[in-house]
Amino acid sequence: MEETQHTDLNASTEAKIKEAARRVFLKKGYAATRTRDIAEESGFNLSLINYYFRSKEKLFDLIMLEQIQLFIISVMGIVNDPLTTLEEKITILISHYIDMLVKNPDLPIFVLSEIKENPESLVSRLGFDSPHFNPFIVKQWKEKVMAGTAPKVNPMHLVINVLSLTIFPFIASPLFRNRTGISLDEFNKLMEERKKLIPIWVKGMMAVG
Amino acid sequence: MEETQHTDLNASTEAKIKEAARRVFLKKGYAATRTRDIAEESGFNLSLINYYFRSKEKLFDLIMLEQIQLFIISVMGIVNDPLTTLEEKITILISHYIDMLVKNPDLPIFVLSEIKENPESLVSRLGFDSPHFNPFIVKQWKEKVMAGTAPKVNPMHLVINVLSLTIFPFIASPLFRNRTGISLDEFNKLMEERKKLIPIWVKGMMAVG
DNA sequence: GTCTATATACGGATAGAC
DNA sequence: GTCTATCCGTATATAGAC
Repeated sequence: MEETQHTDLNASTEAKIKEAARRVFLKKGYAATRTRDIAEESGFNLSLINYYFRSKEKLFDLIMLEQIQLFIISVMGIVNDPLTTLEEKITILISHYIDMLVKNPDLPIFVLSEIKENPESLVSRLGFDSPHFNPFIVKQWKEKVMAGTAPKVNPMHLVINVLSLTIFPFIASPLFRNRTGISLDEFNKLMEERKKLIPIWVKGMMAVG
Repeated sequence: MEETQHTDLNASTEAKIKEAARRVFLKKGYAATRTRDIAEESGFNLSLINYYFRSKEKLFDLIMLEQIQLFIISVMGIVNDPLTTLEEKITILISHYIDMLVKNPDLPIFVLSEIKENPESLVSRLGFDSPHFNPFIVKQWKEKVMAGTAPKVNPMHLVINVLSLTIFPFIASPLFRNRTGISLDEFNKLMEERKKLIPIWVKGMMAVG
């Protein structure tokens, strides 16, 4: 280790700037953030951004990449666990997502907006394009199909439904809270309830179709 | 009528620029679009944008407002129809949304991104903050509650679920299609299936909780 | 490493010819 | 109404002092 590298309060300047940039980019998106905003948020001078990261774009790419990788890695452990059943995995995944989203409510719209603008550039570097991406959960699903106990609807619908029911509320949260007048705390309480409800609902969906 | 005003191919320059702006804004968002992009997309000169609309911001506000109003008006007819039951309304709403989203897949992420950045400015002008906003569907719901036939889960969950299952697939479409490799046609066919499936699923959810 | 000052480019907007 | 040329503020990036 060439420098003192912490991630806590007395982190390096580089780390502090990166963290400040993460907050601003996630809040405003790439185009709407000015390097000045990042400088201000970090408490350091404008020029240090270029000193450490060369350019706004490189800094952004770095953050986006880290953000997505973090996300993927955390999910990998769950979908690859040979000790849990398929149903358990789904329940755990939902709970895990909701915890993460309560902490990072801006993440989904950030990632999905930026991917829409940049259709190819980043998704390709995600790492689960590789032929090795064949997690245990896929095996378990195939077994269900072989045993004839899989649902009759196109399984894509079920994947879409789990993600929709889990992620969308956070994307619509600003509009939703504005309309209903409920507080952030009340909203988060609703999301907490959904940890139990979504798995039940999804189980019900499997019987349909 | 002071000028010839069409909305078809030989529309006025003003209308053409507005339509070009709509396309570009919806695709890239406010911050990432340059007035030069709009000029190019419209086939007209840069200065005409300011000639007709004074500024980029005014043009954007106009489009955003029209977009949202269009959306609300189209929904009002459905939720205020005294001739349909509550269940029918939900089914019709879902079908209506999906049709609209197939035609304007960029709309949800556009509206939700811009609202997130601009928490108050526009939502307040929406028009359904008024005390007159008490559509027939609310009455029907209240009757259900009085009769004791309403579901036991917090009804907010059901509203969230309908919107999630309907809208989210379109938001995630770029990522989803990229990952699965399915074409836009196949995707739209999936969404067509959901017109029938979502009402069934939602009905099932009401029994839970 | 961190700051101040500055170069350079870009984007929104306007003046003025036609 | 539509174009060309241009102005001017702002944002990124760098040079150079400390």
